[in-house]
Amino acid sequence: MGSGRNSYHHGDLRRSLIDEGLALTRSRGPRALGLRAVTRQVGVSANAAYRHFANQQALVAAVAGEILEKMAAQMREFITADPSPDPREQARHRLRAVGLGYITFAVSEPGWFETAFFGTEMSDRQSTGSDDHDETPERHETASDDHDEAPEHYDEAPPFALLVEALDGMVAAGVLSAERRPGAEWSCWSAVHGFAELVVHGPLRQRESVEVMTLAARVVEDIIAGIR
Amino acid sequence: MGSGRNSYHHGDLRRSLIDEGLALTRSRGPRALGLRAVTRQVGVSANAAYRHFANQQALVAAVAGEILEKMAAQMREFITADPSPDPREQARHRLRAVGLGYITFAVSEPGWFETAFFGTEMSDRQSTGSDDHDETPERHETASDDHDEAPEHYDEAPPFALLVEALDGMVAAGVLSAERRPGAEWSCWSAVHGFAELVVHGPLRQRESVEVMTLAARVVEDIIAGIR
DNA sequence: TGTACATCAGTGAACGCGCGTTCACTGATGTAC
DNA sequence: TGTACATCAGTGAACGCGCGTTCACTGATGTAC
Repeated sequence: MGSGRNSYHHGDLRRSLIDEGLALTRSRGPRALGLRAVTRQVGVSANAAYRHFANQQALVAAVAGEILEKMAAQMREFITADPSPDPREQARHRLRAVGLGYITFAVSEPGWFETAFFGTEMSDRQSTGSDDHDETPERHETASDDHDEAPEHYDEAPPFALLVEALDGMVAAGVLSAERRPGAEWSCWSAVHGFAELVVHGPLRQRESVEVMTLAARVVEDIIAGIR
Repeated sequence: MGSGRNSYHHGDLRRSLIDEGLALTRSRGPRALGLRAVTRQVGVSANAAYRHFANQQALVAAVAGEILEKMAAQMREFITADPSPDPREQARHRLRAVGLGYITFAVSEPGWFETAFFGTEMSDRQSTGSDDHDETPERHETASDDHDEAPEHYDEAPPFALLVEALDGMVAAGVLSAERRPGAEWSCWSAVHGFAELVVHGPLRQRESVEVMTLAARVVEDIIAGIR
C-alpha cells in the first residue's frame, strides 16, 4: 500500500507515465503525447502502458485531468491575492482573477493549455463514433480511483467551476443583476479562452509578454463591463 | 491560357487539389488534409502534387487562404443586411454582423474553421524552426500568382480586416470614443473566436443550433457593450 | 504541312519513419500452507 | 522458516497502417524550323 516504493519492476509506472506525459506535453504539446513516445521516455516497453491505461486516449485524458487541476491552482493563486475589504470590489476582483489566471496559465504553459482541451475533446469524441449498435457502451470500469481522471465534459472541470462561483459571487455581492446572470459564463469564458487562443496559436503569438498581459487586462475589463 | 480545359493530363491539377482539400477539410477537418489523401481522392499519384506545391504546408496554406475568403464572404453577407438609416445604429449593426458572421461560419463549417487557423499557424511555424543559419530564407518564388495564397500572418486576413473596418466605423459614427479604440479588436476577436471554439471543440458542442445562436448574440452584445 | 525536339506534368516504386495495438512470453513478487 | 504456487507487471516481436518526400522515368504537349 505504500505508494512510491520502487520495490517492484518499476514501482509506480502509472504515475511515471503521467509525469512523463506532463513533461512531453509541456514542451511539445498534445501531439507529442503518444503511447510509444511516453513509454520510450520512461524506459519501458511500448505495451507496458496497457497495464495501466485501456488505450492512448485514457492516458491523454489522465494527463489532461491533471493539467486542469494545475490550471485551477493558478487561478486560485490569483484569487487569493485579495486586497480590498469591500465585498463588491472583492467579487469583481475574484472574477478578474479567474480570467487573468486562466490567461496566465495558457500563456505560460501553452503546451499544457492545448493538451487540456485536446484531451477533453478526444475523450468525448469516442461517444460520437459509430451509429450502428446503440447498446450501452459499457461504462468504463476504471472509475473509483483518485481524482486523477479528466471530467467527462470539461464544463465540469475545476477551472469552469471557479468561473461559475465567481459569477455567483457577483450576484451575491449585488454587482451583477440576477437576470443578467444566466449565460454570463459563456461570455466570460469566450473572451478569456479566445484571447488565450490568439496568444497561443494566433496573431498575438510573437508579442512580448508584458504587452500580452496588458491586452489581457483590457479584454477581461471589457467583458466584465459587458456582462452587466 | 484557357483555364479550365481538360486538354492535358489533368487540366488544372492545382485547382483540383485545392478543391479536394476544401472538400476533405470541410467534412473531416485539417488533419484529413494530407498530400497522399488529397492526391488519392483526385485520382493522381502522390507526388504529382509537387508540381504545384513545394510541400504539404504550401497546400494547407493555399486551402486555408481560400477558407478565409469564404469566411469573409459570410461576414459580408451579414453586414449587407442593414436595415437602419441611422449611421450610429449602422455602425453598431456592422460590428455585430462581423461577430455573428464569424461565429456563424465557424458553427456551420467547423472543419473549415479549424483548418483556417491550423493552416495559418503552420505556415508561420516554419519561420521559427531552426536557429543556426540566419541567412535570408530564400523568399518563396510561388508569389505573383492570384490571391490564392494565405496571408503570412492571419492578422492580415480578410476577416480581421472587416473587424478593423467595423471598429473604425464605430469611431467615425461617434459611437466608440477614440481613446477606447486601440486594442478593441483584441477584445472583440477574443470573445467571438473563443465562443466559436467553445461551440466547435468545447462544451457547447452538443447544443442545438438555435440555442447556440442565442448565446452567440449575447456574447456579441456583451463585448460590444464592454469595449465602450 | 510535316518533322524533330525540348519541356514538364504526370507515373510507379521505394525510403524511412512513427504510430497504436495484439500476441505469446517471462520472471519477480506476495501469499498460502 | 521453507517451499509451491498463482498473480500479474513487465518484455520483445510482430501486424498493419499511413504518412511526406525523393528518385529515375515516361509520354503528351506546344513550338521551332
